[in-house]
Amino acid sequence: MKYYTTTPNGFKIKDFDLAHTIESAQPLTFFADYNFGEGIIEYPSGRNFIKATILGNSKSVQARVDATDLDTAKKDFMIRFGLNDNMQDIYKHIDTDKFVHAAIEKYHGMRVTVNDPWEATLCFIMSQYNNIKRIRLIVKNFVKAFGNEIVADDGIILGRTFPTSEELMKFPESDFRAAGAGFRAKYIKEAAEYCTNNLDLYKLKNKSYDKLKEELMTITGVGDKVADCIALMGYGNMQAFPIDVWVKRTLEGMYFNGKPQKIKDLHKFAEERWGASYMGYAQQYIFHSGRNL
DNA sequence: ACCCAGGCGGGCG
DNA sequence: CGCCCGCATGGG
Repeated sequence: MKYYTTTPNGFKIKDFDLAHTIESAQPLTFFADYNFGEGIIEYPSGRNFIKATILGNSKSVQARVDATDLDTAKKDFMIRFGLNDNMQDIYKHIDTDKFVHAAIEKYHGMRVTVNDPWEATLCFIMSQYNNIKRIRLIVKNFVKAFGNEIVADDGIILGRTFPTSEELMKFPESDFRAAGAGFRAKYIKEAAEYCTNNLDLYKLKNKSYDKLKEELMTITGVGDKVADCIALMGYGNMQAFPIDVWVKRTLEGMYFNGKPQKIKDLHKFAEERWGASYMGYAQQYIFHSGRNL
């Protein structure tokens, strides 16, 4: 397998902060053995294994990405980390009040990542009624138990792939429990079979938000919230606004005097306030900021 | 010990 | 439809 180093000496991108992006828990697959400052982060990315070396203040990175050519490798990396997004334009639209403004300042450069659709599906099924630390642990167990080793042409073992649905469906549900999935093991087993035989996630890329979500919700274990997560972080659909316990709590606290709101009403509120083209980004800043209040 | 976590499916009214 | 419940598991 050929691996390309996108830029040997790293590259700087305006309004990009890798540390904030990783820590905001979007790529749930990253391996936590890293050290920001001058560390290496590495994690499976679909059939790829990305190694990103953080240079200096984490605003400059280099990566090795599997691809047929260097150009594609660079493009993949750019897409994966949302590096084509125009942050000044996005900030202008979502900077509606003091709370969001402070979040933008504090987490300046945090991007919405666009992960492999199946990877996002599995990770966010795993996320339900769970906490981030443990989700990452379980996902790591999955990669270790069900992924395959990736060896570069130069013989260096780069890491392991994220198991495809086809690979995963061959294992018994009990193996998923053993890896820590708990009651979600049944969902994973069914989802793997379904996404291999009935629903091609890779053919949903050009669907509208409504259609995409409708299709995703036919997967066992994927409800309203998880479908929004997959739409946003597996397809880059900015119209998705996942409302988990943190986002709900934060929105209610910041905009409704702490009064409980219905999910549906919060969705409407978000679309009116931040707009269909930007609300996904607003959600990510609210989520990350709200968790760290 | 008790409570919570990037919720969902199923059963009931 | 909406509401309510159980659910595996580990960390605070």
